Amino acid sequence: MPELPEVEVIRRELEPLLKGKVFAEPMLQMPSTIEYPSPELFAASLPGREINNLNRRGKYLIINLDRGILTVHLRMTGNLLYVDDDTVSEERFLRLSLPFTDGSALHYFDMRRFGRLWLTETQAELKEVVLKRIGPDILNDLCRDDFLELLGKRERSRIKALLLDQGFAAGMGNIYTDECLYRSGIDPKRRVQDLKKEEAEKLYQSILEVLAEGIKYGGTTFRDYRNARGALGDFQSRLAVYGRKDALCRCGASITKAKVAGRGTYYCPRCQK
DNA sequence: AGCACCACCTGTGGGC
DNA sequence: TGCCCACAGGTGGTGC
Repeated sequence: MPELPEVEVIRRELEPLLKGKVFAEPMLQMPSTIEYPSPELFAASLPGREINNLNRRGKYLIINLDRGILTVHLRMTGNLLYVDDDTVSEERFLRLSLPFTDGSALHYFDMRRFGRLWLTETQAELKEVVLKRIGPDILNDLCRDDFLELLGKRERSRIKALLLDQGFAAGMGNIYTDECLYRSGIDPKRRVQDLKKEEAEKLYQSILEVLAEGIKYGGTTFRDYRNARGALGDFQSRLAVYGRKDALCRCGASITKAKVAGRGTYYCPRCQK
């Protein structure tokens, strides 16, 4: 579900709400949601830790504590909801309750149960255990020349597969990748080695623009995404291609759906070459 | 290196 | 109406 913009929206909302909060006793409705360390150790060691600030790397939400780091990945259908008073109105799909000492709480919901949390003690452990194969954040840690240089090392990849590869750069998912390729006029099946320099530059610009717009409009709610207060995103109404099979592109051609990099892929066969 | 395929889960929507 | 199958915003493992 959530790609970089959705996680960033959640981060921006949660940071002022969570700063200074101290964790109380967690409730692990579904212990396997805790990836690291063991659910028992997680539950025993979280209480008493205080939240300093929130970061993000790609689709990972990184909650820095006074001691250690709590990391969350929402995968397909995870939702992180903040409530002022720890009452659960909806029990369905509730996987974790993380109450704070002041009576507020963070609730983790996840229909498909793919999402995971990690509690690590140091930055080195975070990198080793959680972010081992994660590349630089495509929005914050990659300038245009870095992007072009990294592209040069992956010449034989299909451009769509590469953008989805979190080890190349972190943050792009299926929706925003299709939107970026549309805006830069690039067929998702193209190989990196066949891109002209101007096309690669246009792609980089499109990525920054689309991600910024996604954040500005509160993310994309295609189905399940909710922000940290339970509200829907608004970017779905501005999508040019994703989910719009058979709709007309502004050039007059029909948006086409195909399988590229193993994923449903939407593009305009006339505008994207 | 790159890719196809499967697995992990639950729900939904389209086709028949 | 109802059943079945494909597919869904993500990622990790395997094997070619």
